[in-house]
Amino acid sequence: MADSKIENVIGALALAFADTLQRDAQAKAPEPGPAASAITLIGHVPGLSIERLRRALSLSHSGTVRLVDRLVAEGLAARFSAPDDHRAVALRLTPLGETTCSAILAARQTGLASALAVLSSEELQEFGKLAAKLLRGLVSTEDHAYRVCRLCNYTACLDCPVEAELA
Amino acid sequence: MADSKIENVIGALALAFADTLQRDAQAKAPEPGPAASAITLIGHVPGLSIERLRRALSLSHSGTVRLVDRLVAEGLAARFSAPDDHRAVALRLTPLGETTCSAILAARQTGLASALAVLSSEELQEFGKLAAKLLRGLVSTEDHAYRVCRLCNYTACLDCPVEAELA
DNA sequence: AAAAATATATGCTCGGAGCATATACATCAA
DNA sequence: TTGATGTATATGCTCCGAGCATATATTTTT
Repeated sequence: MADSKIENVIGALALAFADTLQRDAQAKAPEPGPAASAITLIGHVPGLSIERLRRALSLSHSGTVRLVDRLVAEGLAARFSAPDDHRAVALRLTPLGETTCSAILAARQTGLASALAVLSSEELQEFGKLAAKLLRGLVSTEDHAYRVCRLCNYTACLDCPVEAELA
Repeated sequence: MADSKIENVIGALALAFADTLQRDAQAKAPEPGPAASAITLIGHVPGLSIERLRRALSLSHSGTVRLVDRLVAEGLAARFSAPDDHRAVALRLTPLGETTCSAILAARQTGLASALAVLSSEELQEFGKLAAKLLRGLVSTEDHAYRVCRLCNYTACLDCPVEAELA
C-alpha cells in the first residue's frame, strides 16, 4: 500500500471520527459549536480563566466572553474572581453544568466505543499504542494540549500521553 | 492499557488530525468553513448537484446555494444545467478552481505527512491497515461516504476502502 | 392530466464572531 | 512610590453565514 494512500485513509478516518465525536458531544450541549468543549474543559480545570479557554477553543476574545455569558445565563457555569490574579475570571461549572458535562462525555464515549467495536482486542491495543505515539509527536505547547484534549474524559486518561509529552 | 483510555487517546488524536487537516485546507480556500470541502468535492465529482453537495457538507439547502453563489462569484466554480435532470445544477470547477483545489489537497497532504512522520514505515503500514478496517465499518450510505471523503485526494485513493464497502 | 415529490432560488431574520475600544489589575523600571 | 507597559476582561458595533418559509421549475407517480 502506497504511503499517500495510507495518509488519505487516515485523514478520512480522522475526519469521520471527529465528526461523530463532535456531533455526539454537541447533541448534549445547550448549543452547537464550541459550547460542548467549553463545558468539558471547565469541568476538568475548575478555575480556568477566559483567556486560557479562548486559546483552547481558538476563538476571539469577545467570542469567548459571549460564550461564557451564555453558559452563565443557562445556569451551567459561574464566574468567580481568580484568587491569584484579580484581573482574571475563574470559571466553574454549576451542579447543572456538571450534569451536562457528564452527559457530553458519556455520549462521546458511547460513539467512540461503537466506532471502535469492529477491532479485536489485540488490534485495539495496537491501534491505541500507535495513536499514543502520534499524539506525543503532535503536542508541543500547553495551549495546544488543552485544545487537543478539549473533549477528553480526563478521569479515564490517567497517564495521558499529552501530559507525558509536556512534562 | 484500559479500553476507555485507548478510546480517549484515539478520540484526541482524531480531533487533532481533523483540526490540522481543516486548518491546512481552509488556509488555501477563499473563505473559512466548508468552502474547502466543497471545492475538493466538485473537483472530484464534476457535474455534482447542489443537493448532493448539501448532503455531503451537512448544510441547509439555502446555505449550500449561497456557498455556491460565492464560489461562482470568486470565479472558482460554474453552474451548468444537468443534462439528465433539468431541475438540477451541474457544478464544475473553473481552471482557477482546479488550481485552488490542487493547492488545498497539497496543503492537506503535507500536514498529514508531517504528522505521520514519527511512525516508522512498518508502523505506518500497520496503522493504515487498522484505519482502513475502521473506515469500512463506519461508512454505510453514499451520502456519508461523500462526507467522509470530503477532503480526500481521490487520485491517491485508488481502491479506497470506502468505495469497497459501498460496492 | 392531475397530484405529489424533487431540485433550486430568494427574501427575511437570527445569532455567533471579530474589531475597536474601554476599564481594571499586574508587573517592571526608575 | 510612581509611572509605563503589558495582560485579562467587558461591551458597542457591524458583518456575514445559516436556517426558515416560500416560490418556481422539472420530474415522477397515479
